Amino acid sequence: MNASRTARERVREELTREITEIARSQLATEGAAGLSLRAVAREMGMVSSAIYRYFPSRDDLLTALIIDGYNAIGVAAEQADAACPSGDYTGRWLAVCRAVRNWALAHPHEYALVYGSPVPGYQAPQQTIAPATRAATVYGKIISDAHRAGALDPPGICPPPPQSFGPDAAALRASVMAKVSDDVAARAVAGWTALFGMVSFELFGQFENVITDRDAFFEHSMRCQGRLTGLSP
Amino acid sequence: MNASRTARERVREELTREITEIARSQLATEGAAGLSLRAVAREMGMVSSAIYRYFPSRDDLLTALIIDGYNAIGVAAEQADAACPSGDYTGRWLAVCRAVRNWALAHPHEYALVYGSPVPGYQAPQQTIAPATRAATVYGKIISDAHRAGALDPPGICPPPPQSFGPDAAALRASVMAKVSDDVAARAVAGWTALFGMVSFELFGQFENVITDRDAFFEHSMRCQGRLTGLSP
DNA sequence: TGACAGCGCAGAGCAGTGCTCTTTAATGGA
DNA sequence: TCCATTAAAGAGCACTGCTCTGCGCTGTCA
Repeated sequence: MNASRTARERVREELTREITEIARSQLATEGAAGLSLRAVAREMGMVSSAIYRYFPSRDDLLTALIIDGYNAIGVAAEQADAACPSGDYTGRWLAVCRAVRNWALAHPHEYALVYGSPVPGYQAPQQTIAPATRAATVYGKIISDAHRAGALDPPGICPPPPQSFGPDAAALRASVMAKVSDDVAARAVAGWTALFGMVSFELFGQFENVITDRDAFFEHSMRCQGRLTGLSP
Repeated sequence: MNASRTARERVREELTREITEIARSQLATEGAAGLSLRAVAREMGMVSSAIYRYFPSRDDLLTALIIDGYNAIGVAAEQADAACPSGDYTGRWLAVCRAVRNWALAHPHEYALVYGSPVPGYQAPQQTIAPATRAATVYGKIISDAHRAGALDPPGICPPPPQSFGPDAAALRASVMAKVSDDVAARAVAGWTALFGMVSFELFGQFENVITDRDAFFEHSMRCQGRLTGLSP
């Protein structure tokens, strides 16, 4: 009875996987709002109502795609980090930044779904929060590794972080950036947001007629941000 | 004959304005993808096809809203800047940053439409590029004012900007940031993107469970960025 | 082996969308 | 006053997400 149950479960998983794959390819070509349950069903040779056996609503399908997106960015970051010598903190950090950008350029619609404006009417469920931290975890670990090795030297140009950031910094230390000071934690978060600000601006057309060589500009800006966070040049 | 023509034109303008207003209020409550031409028509007591006399398509309505959004942010930035003593460059700069954030918090859906992921299938026309620079112009003028007054002292922690940024910097000098060095221009653009990265992260839920006192954190981060650009603390 | 419950799928249908086309009404100039 | 231009209405097309009902297959237990 367990065997049969898993047989059913297996076919179910297979179909679920196929649905998300077709949905992802549609997302890649049409964008999030162009994703149509009926079109997915058509492409699978099913009738639209059958999809609802697997995803109770369109939003649930989107949620699955968002989770996939977070994981894909996380994997990209992890691989980029792993490919660097572990003592080269600046190199690892830059590699992660580049990995995020390259993934975004390769999957613009998925990036938009994950880091762009939330799809209207759609509320990101708690489910997405865990995978969201995956890439940030890589980022944080590099900072914390650099700190532990004494390789972190944040230039004294920032005012001290606000008192109210204390508990947040403690939470960050407990999860992704061990033993780092409040000041460094604040700079790191700011650097993380600056990374995504840069990627979003490039992807969403804000650099049109402003920046031509975006590879080089990104590289330069990230080096600045890294330096601000305390990484060596 | 001119008078009558303008009478017709006037009623036309009035209705066009009313359509965009209702559309904007719908945008504010439903979000971009929830904006429905038919709903706008209903609210005006018209039939849906009549709207097409004023806006050839839904995308054209969105374009009008985007232009309005850019202008609104521009106005907010201009007013914030004007309210500061002109010699207080850091104060002016911070005021503009705050103005952008406050406008975004007050008009999240409009912000998402303008600076979030482009609506699927929608291509921002050239029309939107001019209003887009309005807020950036304020920002650039502060930097250039500070530079002219000798109040800009960028800390030497950044590598020099890439050669390929030269022409872009020249274009920026010609338009929004007179006489500023390539290095400062690059830092300023990066600061501008960091500002929007921060606002987007906050607005799109990326700070959930990470940053609690977002006012204070924003303030601190922007002070860091300003310092990095060369403004005095 | 046969009855039964659960599951997956098909199909029809509802309410909504953007957009087009044709027809009707109003407006304002000659 | 006539008549062309413009606005509005209404019907209709193709599409969407989603629901509900009914049918057939599958695996289970007596």
